[in-house]
Amino acid sequence: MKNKKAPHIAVAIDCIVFGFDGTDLKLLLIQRGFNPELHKWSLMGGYVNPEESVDDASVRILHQLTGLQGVYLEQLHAFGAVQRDTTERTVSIAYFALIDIARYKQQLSADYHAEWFPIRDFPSLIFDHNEMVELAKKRLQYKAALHPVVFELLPQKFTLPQIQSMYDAVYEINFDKRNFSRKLLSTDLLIKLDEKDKLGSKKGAFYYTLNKDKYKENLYKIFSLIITPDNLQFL
Amino acid sequence: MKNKKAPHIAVAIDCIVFGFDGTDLKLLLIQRGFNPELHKWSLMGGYVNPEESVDDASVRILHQLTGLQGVYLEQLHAFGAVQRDTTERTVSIAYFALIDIARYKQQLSADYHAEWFPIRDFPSLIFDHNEMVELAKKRLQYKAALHPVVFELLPQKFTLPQIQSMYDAVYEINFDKRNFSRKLLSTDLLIKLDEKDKLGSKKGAFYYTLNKDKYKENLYKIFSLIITPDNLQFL
DNA sequence: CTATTAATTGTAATTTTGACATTTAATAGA
DNA sequence: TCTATTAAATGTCAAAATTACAATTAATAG
Repeated sequence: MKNKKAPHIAVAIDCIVFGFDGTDLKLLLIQRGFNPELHKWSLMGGYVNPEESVDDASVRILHQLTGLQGVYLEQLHAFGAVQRDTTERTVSIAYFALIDIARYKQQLSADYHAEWFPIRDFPSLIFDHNEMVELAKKRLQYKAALHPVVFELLPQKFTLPQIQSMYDAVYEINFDKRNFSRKLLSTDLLIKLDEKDKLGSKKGAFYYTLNKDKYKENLYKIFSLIITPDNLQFL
Repeated sequence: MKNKKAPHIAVAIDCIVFGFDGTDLKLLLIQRGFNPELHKWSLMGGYVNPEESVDDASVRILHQLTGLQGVYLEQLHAFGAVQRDTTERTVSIAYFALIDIARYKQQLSADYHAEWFPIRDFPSLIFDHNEMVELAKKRLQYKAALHPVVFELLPQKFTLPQIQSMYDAVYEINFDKRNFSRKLLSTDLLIKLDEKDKLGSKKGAFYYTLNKDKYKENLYKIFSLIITPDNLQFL
């Protein structure tokens, strides 16, 4: 009952930062500079202060530990096992961020000891952070199946091969490029530009941008873009 | 940084309990027996103890305040605004439960002052509980679009009209019964029984049960059962 | 000018959807 | 016993979407 005296518990934030570099999906990690677990890899974490909201704390902590600002950030899940933190009983509220790696290369200065790791090959993490990353991956797959949220991983201008690489990376499969592009273009969410990206190939691939006007009204068209029996894990 | 001294905050649980009675979707609420907000309606809530996990706390609190045990319970979201609780700064982790009202009528004894309200017409709630219910409704719609989780709302034996009433209630629309049943049956998730429910009509409607064997392997077939542009709100 | 590489575009059979009406099973009352 | 009533169950067809495939095009490098 809430009229009894409230026990107080440490409340922390942990941030899972996903990044895409045009080819691979990556995970941002930092090496701990203090005990316990000194020098081990971990997510960006910190405590929630009494005078700030949990959402504000996530923004502050991500910024303090990486320099990142203005990125897409969404609450994932509260992790509340009693022994999850060896220091003291701590409830951690995990957030995940989605960023275009190239765009935030400046912000992510060398002052911070944050490093990108391939999502398919990163070091073992402290506490229950591995579990957090696993859940975040699933949530991303889940959410992307119904929502064009993964465009947060792309630059403003992107090519069809890049989008497909992104979806391939998120779902860890290879979509048929003919069917994929047909379906994606049928959403009317993309605007084709005259410009081409000539870095990836001799022929070059046309740039596209998100059609902000149609973004909201056609959100639903992204539905079922991805869902197939074999590639979607469940929460 | 986590090596600083951790501030401690009250951590609470709030439970949104959805129930289905064969016709309508309902919400379980209790009337507060203490100040502040005495006699006002609220979700089932309580504090997380230092020696119990957050998940365990949600189970305990739901049981203590309603008598309900063994029901489907899933974490929804952590609510962390500074002023959300007028008593003191409290982070609340909301959970939602899905139950078949008839099945738990016994457990939900009169000892507890919990009452069912229609989801479309329930009293204004304390603190940010209205917001919690809104989010839970959306999450249920979202999740049900990809996952047969709403079967938790039905009894073991149910009729096609009952399932459709449930989906109609969850999405607040009326599906075409011919297309709905065709699609649902195509999933192979249901087993038709010989028995009929004669309460609802003269003709009676055949009972079905969930095919537990196919449940996991055919989970994906429930996909896109529901999704249409006009009935899905976004998180 | 030609070979190479990757982007772009195409097609046909199959399946699924969406919109719509009729038939069937059981009971209650004449 | 027959008939009216009520709600469940089932059927159809055109349109759209999906799937599984391969051929063409644009640009560069040698």
